[in-house]
Amino acid sequence: MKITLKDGSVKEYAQAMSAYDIALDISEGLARAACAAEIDGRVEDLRTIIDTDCTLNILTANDKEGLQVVRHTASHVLAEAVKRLFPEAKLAIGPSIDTGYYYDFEHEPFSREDLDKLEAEMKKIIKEGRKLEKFTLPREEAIQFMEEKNEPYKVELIRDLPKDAVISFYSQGEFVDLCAGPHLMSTKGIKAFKLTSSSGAYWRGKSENPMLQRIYGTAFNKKEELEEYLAYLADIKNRDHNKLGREMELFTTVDVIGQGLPLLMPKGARMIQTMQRWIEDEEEKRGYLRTKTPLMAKSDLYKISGHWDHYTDGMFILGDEEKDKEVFALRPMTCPFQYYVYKASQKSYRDLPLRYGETSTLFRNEDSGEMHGLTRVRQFTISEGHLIVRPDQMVQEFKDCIALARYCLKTLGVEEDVTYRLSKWDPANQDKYIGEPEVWEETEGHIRQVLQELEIPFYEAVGEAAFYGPKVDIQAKNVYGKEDTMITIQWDALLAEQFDMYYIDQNGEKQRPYIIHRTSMGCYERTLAWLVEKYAGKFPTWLCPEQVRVLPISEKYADYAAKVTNILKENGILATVDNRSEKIGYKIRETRLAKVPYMLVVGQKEEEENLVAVRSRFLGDEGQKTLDAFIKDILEEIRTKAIRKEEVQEENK
RNA sequence: GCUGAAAUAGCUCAGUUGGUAGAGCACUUCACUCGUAAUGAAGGGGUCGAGGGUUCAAGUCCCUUUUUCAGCUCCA
Repeated sequence: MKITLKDGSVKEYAQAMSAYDIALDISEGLARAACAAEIDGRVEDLRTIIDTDCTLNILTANDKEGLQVVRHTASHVLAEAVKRLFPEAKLAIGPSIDTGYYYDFEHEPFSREDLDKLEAEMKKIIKEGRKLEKFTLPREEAIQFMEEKNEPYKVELIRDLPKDAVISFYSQGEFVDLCAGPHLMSTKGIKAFKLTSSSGAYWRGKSENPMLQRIYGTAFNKKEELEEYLAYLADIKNRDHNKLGREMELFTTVDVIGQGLPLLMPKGARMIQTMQRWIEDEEEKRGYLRTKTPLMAKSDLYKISGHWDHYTDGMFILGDEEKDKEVFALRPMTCPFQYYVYKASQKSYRDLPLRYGETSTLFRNEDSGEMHGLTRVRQFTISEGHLIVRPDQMVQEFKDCIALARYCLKTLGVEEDVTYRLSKWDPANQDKYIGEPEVWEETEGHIRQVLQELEIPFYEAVGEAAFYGPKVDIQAKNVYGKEDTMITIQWDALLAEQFDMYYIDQNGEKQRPYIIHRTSMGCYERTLAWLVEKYAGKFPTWLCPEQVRVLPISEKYADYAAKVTNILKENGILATVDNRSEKIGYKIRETRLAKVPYMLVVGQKEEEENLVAVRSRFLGDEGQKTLDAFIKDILEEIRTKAIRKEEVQEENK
C-alpha cells in the first residue's frame, strides 16, 4: 500500500506511527522503517520505506522490495553465524540477489555439514530477536574500526568509497557490518530461510584476486513459500536439457571423446535436421545464397581477419609456428571464408546486397570449466550468414535480419522469452577493438535507431561488442535463469577494409561495402537445449523426432500395423511401430513417457474397417479415424508448424 | 582457468571400521495374444572412469589423470 502524507513531515508521521510500534530510521534523504505492526486489528509483518517526498511505501510480505530487505538481513545473520562458529573467517560482501542472498568469506571451503550447523546458529540468532541499528562513522574512523576488527576486505571497500561518502554500519547486538541498508528492525522478521549451497568465488569478481568462499541462501516470508520454492527447484531439474536431453536420448557425452564435444544421438540429430532444412529453405526464400567452405585454414587467413591477434586463445591451432612451415587452425567463425567467396569475382553495385548463408560448423577452445551440456561446447553448428551490402542498403538489410530472427523465434514459440541487447564496445578498453571511436559511436547509433523504429524493447551493454563492430544480441534464459545469446546480428563497417573487399559504383569507382554478420536461428545445439527446457521435452509435432507410434493390440495385428506405419512414412511422417508382445497399456505408458505426440492403436476393429484409434498428447483419446483423415490432419499440423498449447495432464505413475 | 563435489550393470542408486560386488528399471528367452499408463517366470550383464601406490587383502586408504555436476571467471 502507498500512503501520501498530508503534512509532508516524516518526523510527524514517525510519531504517529509509533502507536504501531514502528521505529523509524531517518537519515540522509531517505527514511526507513521496519516492524511488526497491528493495522486494522490484524497483525501484519510490515517493512516500510519512506521517501523524503513523504510517500510512505509499506512493504508487506508480498512486496518484492520488502522480500529483498528480509533476504539482505538474512545475509547479515549468516555472517554473524559464520563469525560465531568460525571466528577466523574474514567478511567480504553479502548482498541479496534475485533468488535469495549470498555472503562471501575468506575461509576454508564449507561443507554441507558446516551449512547445516550455520543454519542452526542462524535460527538461534533470529530467535534472539536482535535489533538492527544503524550508525555512521567518518571515513578515517570507519577504516580504523574495521582494522581493529581485523576485516581487511571491509577496509578495502571503505577505501574505495568516495571521499565524502557517509559510511554506515548496521549492528545486531555485538555483530557489526559495513552496510548501506536497508534492513529489518529485528532479526525476528526472517520467517523462513535456507542455506542452499556454497562454492568458491573470486574477490570482487576478478580471477586474479584470491578466491573466497560464497555461501548461497534464500529466505521467504512464509514457510510454505520457501517449500514451494524448493519444490520448484526440484521441478526445473526435470526440465534441465542436460538431464532431460540425455534421458530422452537426444545427446550424450563420452569421456574419451572429450569435454564440450557432445554426440547427437538419432533423435537429437533428427530434430536438428528438421530445423536445418526449415532454416535453409526459409533463407532461400529470403534471397540467401548457400556456401560450403572449409572447416580450417592457414594462420595467414586469421592474421588478416584479426583473429590471430584478438582470439588465438579461443582457437584450436594445428601445428607449431616455430617448427612447422604452415600452421592451420580450425575455424572459430565463417566470416573470412565467405568474404573470399565474395572476392572471387568483381562485383557491381547492382550485385548488392549479396546474402550468403552457410550451415557452418565452428570450433572454439573454451576454458575447461565452461562446458555445459549443449549450451557451451567446443564444436557447434550455426545458421551463419554474411550480407555484403552497400552503405545505403545497410539499415534496411539490418532490419530484415531482425525480421528473420523474429520469424524464427515466433515459429519456435519462444518469441516471448527473449530480451534484446545492444552490445557496445568499451571505450575504456580500446585495444580489444579495431576501428576509430567515431565509427563505433556512429554504428551504435544506427543500431539503436533501428531497434527504436521497430519498437523493440532493448537494453544496452558496454563491452559486449564483437572486436569489429557493435551488435544486437537476442538473449534467452535457461531454466535456472542463466542467460545465453541465442541470435546475434552484427554491424561491421571495418572488416571489408581488412580484406580489401569492394564493389564498383555507378561512376566506375571502387567502394567499400558494409557487412552484416548474422544468425537466423543461432546455434542448433543451443537452440535444441533451449527447446528441451521450454517444452520440457514435449515438442511441437513438427519438431518431434518421432511423431507417431503405431501400437498393435497384439502380434496378430502386426501386419496391419506395419502397413499403417509404411503409409505414414511414405507421407513423410516420422513414424515407428511397437511390435513387441506387450500389453497395450504397457506400450501406451512407454509412448507417453517418450513424449511422442500421437499414438495409433490398432486391433481387430481397426483392421477390419481400415481405421486407426488415435490417442494424442494434446487431447488424449480422440477416437477412431480413417488413416487418410489422420494423415491429412497431422500433415497440416506439421506444415503450419503448429504449437498446440493443450496437453493432457496425467500423473507420472 | 579457479574452488568444491562426484564417477559402482544400459539407467537410477545401495555397498558398514579394507575381507568373495547388490537392488529396481531396462535387456534376452519362454509362456500369455491381450483394447488405452507397468502380465508372469527364467536368464545374461561389472577390470567399481583410467593409471600408479600402500596392504596378506582395495569399490573402500593415498597420489596422478579423464569426465560430469555446482559456482566463480571467461564467452571475438
